[in-house]
Amino acid sequence: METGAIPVAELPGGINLTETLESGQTYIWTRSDGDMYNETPPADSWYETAVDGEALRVRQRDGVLEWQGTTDVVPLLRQLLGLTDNLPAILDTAPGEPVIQDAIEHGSGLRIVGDPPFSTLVAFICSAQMRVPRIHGMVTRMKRTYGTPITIGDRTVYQFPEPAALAAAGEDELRALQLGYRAPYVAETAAMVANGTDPATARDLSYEAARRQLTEFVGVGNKVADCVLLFSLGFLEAVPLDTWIRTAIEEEFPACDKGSYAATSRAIREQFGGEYAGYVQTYVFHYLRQQ
DNA sequence: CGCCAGGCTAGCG
DNA sequence: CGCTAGCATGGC
Repeated sequence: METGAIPVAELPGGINLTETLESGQTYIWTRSDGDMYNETPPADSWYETAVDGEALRVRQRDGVLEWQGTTDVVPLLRQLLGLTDNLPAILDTAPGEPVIQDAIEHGSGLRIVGDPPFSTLVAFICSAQMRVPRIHGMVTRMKRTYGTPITIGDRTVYQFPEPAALAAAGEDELRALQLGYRAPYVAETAAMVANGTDPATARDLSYEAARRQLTEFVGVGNKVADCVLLFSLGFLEAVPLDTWIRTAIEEEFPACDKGSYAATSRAIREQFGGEYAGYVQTYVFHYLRQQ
C-alpha cells in the first residue's frame, strides 16, 4: 500500500471533500463509518472506492488530503476530485444574482467530480424519481453483488461492475436489488456498452451533439445525459435540468423557461455564465437541496 | 393515507 | 411534433 498527502493550500480555491462527495454528483464512494449523507463524518473516517483495478481511500484533515492506495493514486485522485480545476477563476465567471452568490458562499470548496463514464451512466439512469441516498444504495448493492473486490490494508473495496456483468445479471436480478422500473434500462444500456457502444466517445463531440448521442442509451433522456456530461465527460457547461433547478428557474429566472429542454438549457447556461454554467448549477442545486 | 424524489418511455392526438 | 399515463419504492 502507498500513502501520501496533498496540501489543500496547493489547490486553487481549496476543497471541501465532504461537500464534493456527498452532494449527489458521485455514487462510487462509501464512507468507512458507513454513514454517508447522515451528519458530518468523524475526523478519522475515510472515503473509499476502487477504479481501474486500484483501491483508494482519502480523507481531509489538518490542511491536507490524506490518501492510501494500492499504488500511487494521486493522478487518479486529481481526475476523480477535479483537483486541477481553478475554483476562483471558474466561480468568477458566475453572475452576481443573490441566489447564485449565496450558493457559492454556502458551498465553499465544492468541486465537480470526474467519475468513470459507465458507472456514471448507470448511476444517473437509476436517479430517475429517486432521492440521493437511495441512488447511492442501488449503486452500492450493484458493486457488492457484481463488482470485483479489491483489498487495501484490512479493507475490501468493490469496483463498479463491468458492463458485461450487469448485462448478464439481467432485469430480474437488478429488480431484486431494488432498482424498480429502472432495472430494464440498466440491463439494456449495460448490454449496449458491453457490445461496443462506448459512452466516452461523446467526449469528441460538441456539447449539444454529445448530449444527443448519450440519449441513444436506454433510460437516458436529456437530464441524465447532462449529468453524465458534467460529472464524467468534462463538459463543465452542462446544466442538468432537474426538479430543483426547474423550481429555481420558475422562481428566480422565469425568463429562462423556454418550454423545451433544449431552449431552456441554452437560456439557463447563458444565465449561469456560459463556459462553467454546470459548476454554477451544482452549487445552486446543493444550496437549494439543503434548505 | 397522499405526496414526492437529480425522469424516461411508449403511445396518443 | 408536443403531451401524458405509467412506472417502483421508501420516507415523511
